Amino acid sequence: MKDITLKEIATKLGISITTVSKALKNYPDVSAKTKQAVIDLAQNLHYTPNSFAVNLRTKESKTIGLIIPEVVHHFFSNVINAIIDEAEKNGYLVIILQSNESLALEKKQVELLIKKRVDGIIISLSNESNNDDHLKEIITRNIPFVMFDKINKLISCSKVIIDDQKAAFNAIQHLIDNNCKKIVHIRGPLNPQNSIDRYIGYKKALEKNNIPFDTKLVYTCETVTFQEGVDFAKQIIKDHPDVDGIFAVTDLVAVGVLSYFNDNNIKVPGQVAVIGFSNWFMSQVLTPKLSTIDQPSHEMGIESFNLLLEEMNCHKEGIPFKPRTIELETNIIIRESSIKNNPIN
Amino acid sequence: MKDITLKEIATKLGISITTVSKALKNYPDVSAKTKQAVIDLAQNLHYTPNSFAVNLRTKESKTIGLIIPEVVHHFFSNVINAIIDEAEKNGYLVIILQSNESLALEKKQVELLIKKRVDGIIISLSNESNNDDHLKEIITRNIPFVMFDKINKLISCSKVIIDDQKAAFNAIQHLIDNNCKKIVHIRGPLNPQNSIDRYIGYKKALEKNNIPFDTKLVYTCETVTFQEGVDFAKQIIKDHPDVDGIFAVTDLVAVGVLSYFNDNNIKVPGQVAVIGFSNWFMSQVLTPKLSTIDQPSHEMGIESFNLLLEEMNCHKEGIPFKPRTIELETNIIIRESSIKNNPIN
DNA sequence: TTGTATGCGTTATCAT
DNA sequence: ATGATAACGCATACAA
Repeated sequence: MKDITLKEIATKLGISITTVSKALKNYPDVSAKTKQAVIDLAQNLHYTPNSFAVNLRTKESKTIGLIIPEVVHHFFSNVINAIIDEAEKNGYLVIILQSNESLALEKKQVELLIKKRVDGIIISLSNESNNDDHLKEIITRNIPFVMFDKINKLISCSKVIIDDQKAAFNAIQHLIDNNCKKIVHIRGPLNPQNSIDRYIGYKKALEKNNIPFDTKLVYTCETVTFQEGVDFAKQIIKDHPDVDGIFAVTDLVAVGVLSYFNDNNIKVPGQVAVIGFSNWFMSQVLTPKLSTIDQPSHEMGIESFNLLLEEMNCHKEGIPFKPRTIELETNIIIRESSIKNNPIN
Repeated sequence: MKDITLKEIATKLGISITTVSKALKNYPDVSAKTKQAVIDLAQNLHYTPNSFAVNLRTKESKTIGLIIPEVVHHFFSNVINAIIDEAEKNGYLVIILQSNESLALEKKQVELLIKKRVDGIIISLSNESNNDDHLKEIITRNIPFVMFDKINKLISCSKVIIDDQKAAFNAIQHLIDNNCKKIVHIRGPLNPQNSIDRYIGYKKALEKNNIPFDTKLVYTCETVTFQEGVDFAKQIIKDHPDVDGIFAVTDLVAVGVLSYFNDNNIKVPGQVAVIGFSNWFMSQVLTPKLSTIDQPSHEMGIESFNLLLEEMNCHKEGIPFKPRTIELETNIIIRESSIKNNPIN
């Protein structure tokens, strides 16, 4: 099946390429019957504009790039879902790339997208990301750019975030309200802003309740995996047999903790209350059901794309765009794993 | 930051565009020093070929399209992960689109990818997909095309699948070996080949063991969701109080069943043994841990891309390509939910 | 209302 | 070894 071009249609109709082009784009300066003839023939021949040529002419690809740490992740896959759909509604396609939590890969992916000349880039940083060069490059090249969730405060671009400090504070306050006296925090890696903020929220809540902060009660994830949760659970019980509350940086790790405790007959919440972060789907089907913080992943995706879209539109029109930061609300979801005064325990 | 073109480099060096182009592509007929001068300047200026122009000239975009029912799905996100990485290794980027299990959307997504002129398409069909036109269109246009997991037998293209019949047969045989006499099958929707095959496997296993097949013991999913599992569990217990085994078409549904049983004090596996399909991550952290069939999602992604790559290469060279079907092995994963003679029950 | 001419940036053919 | 020229398919300023 040969590709149909404007030229073919023009030749077949005995008119110029220009007129065909104008007719198809519904320009006002084409006579009604010419327009109709062109449209009819184009339809007959299943004409499709050659997007490569259109890209070259218009200098836009109607494609955006999305870089996330990994697809197989409840939170990120939800964001992806939202971004893809929202982009499509607005005529954009999405190229997805993973950094696998590696800075080197993240840099490579940024480079690939720049070379690809996507119209805009949305990114959630990897845990290793402590170097700005590749991000600055995006700014320098004047490519519309949005960061979400795992952001870099120092880069001037639009951002979509939550108040991690406040959310973590609420989680800890909830544990304290449920009679937890010795609360361990399994924190995220040292670099990411959100794991820093959750850690600060933990400290602030202790302080507010006059509970002395103890660095020995803080464990730091490297891989942020289920297995790490299992391993930390074991270690924590060994180090602090009297621990009565655990706040994990994310549900996946909390699930590891729960799994170890279940397998070793340590009662949750009876002996130790547990709360996670992010509200992964599985949290609601575990035994006991895991308390957590709900993060509006879908909304985050939608807002991220729309911020990018706004910037892409300004970019096209040559209008200056002022980056904005959108902060979305979180909700604490109290289930079974954190309620000490629950009669069933 | 202005875009650097071949022309700029040529002008700055006082040579022709042609020579610059050749030098950068390491053609043999350029003098060593000219070549070096060009390469140096290009590097200095951060020259990047304009991919739009390259696409137009070469008629390929080094981009493939991937259509799946939904991203937020343990199996599919694993396949996506593999395809993205494998594609990148081979110099391809991936545009991802979701059909949301809707035939209409699936058709639209295929159309979008064709218009985008991707170099190839990988698809896993939606549950509604019973119409071939859009798939035939891909074949007609001679676009390299691979289907995986949820395929259409009637379309002649490369496929990557598992033996759903055999896997389901094994699951049922396992239940029977564990003293299940009255086994319910919660099957998938009527269209998809894999839900048909799992259903056939169920029937064959019963037959082999001289257990009469009873249509009343078959429940058919529409949405294939957690909630549907919950609802069916309730209905099943009401319809058949003496049910002692359940085989669900996929883990998500099995988890719904488990959740209902847990909440209503119906013992698994004591009263009812349960087995799922696909080995979702959460299955191993539930109480009781869910038995299931492991599907090689990662391998499936890799094989799918490589089949596509092979076809794309043939396509480029003008060599005819003969579609192949790759069948991957599955494993039955026996955990707690299906072992009736387990001493702890 | 229609058409001519030009350029987007690259690649490839064919002279020189 | 180097370069002039055309072509990929489309969009648009400008001329007729």
